[in-house]
Amino acid sequence: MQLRIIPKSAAGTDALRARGKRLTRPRRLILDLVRSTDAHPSAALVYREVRRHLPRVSLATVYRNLRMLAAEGLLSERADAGGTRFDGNTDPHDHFTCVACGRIYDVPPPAARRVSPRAAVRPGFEVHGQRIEFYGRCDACRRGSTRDRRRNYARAKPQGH
Amino acid sequence: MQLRIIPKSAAGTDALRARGKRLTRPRRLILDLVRSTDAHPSAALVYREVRRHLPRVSLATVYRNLRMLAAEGLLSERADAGGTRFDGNTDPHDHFTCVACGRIYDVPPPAARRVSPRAAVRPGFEVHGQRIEFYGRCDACRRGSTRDRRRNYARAKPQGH
DNA sequence: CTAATTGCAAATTATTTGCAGCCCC
DNA sequence: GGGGCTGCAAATAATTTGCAATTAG
Repeated sequence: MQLRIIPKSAAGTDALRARGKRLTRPRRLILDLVRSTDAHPSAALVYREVRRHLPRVSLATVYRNLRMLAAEGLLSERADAGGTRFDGNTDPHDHFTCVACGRIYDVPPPAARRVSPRAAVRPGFEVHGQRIEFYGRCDACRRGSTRDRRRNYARAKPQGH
Repeated sequence: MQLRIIPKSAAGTDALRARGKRLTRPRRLILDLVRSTDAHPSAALVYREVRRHLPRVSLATVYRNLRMLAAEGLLSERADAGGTRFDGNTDPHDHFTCVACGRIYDVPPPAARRVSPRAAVRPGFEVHGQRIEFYGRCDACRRGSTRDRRRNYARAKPQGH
């Protein structure tokens, strides 16, 4: 697995061009923003950030680009209570969702996993990949040292047991 | 109207009463329906089924009850592209999502997992539970022997890599 | 009885789409 | 220069809420 110190928008840019996609200002900015954070932002949050640099960009453009960039494999999407969140880290990795504040943290996958993807989930099933979802309380919430920041990312209910 | 005799509804019923919750007809039916299937139905699907027995029930009631039953731990919720789905199986288990048809299958957890919940996800983090999400093609789709049934449950995009 | 629950309709929130004009390659 | 992109506004889709009437215990 490679480290995530990617010169922001460089990588992927070519992949887009090859596909006949243009590299517009809003598009580049959206890609850079999502890639530069580990906060798994919602479309609305990306929108707010984008507008700090390009105030005329519309929410529709943000949605269109996020959707397209995910389809091209430059980002990934995560369905979450309260809306879709986007992840600039496309390497296989797991997540930890804090049931108190709703934040989602990345968790590097154990070295072992790649070697043993539980092969026969069910007979005849073809497993392309897997991901572990952990849930619990993050360090900050455990100490009660932080306020609920769910507002930033929409309420993130726990995803079940 | 006809009351099916459903053994499963017994459990949990008391838990509700203890909490001062009433056991209304719509409520009992909703609980039974979700518990009697492994299709991880959406609120809309539950609604359609409920109305086959109680035609006057409103969608709002279905939502209110699903939400409440999940909060009481009698069901669990799963955020999914296109909307929340509900799962009557509250035992720890994993899921397999077919990227072709969107169906979600239950996968029993390996015996080993309970013993080694990857403890230190991050320092200071308190892990309450975990769940593996597999994705790939199910047997039916692999053989091309079935049609896309996503209509039944809303489009279920893969959840990222 | 009487508080919890419901049906209905209207309100919110998340996301998508149609279209005329703009701007990358 | 021309087709992909964009902004805007209006359209959908998913979910929630206010409230008077209903009903379980």
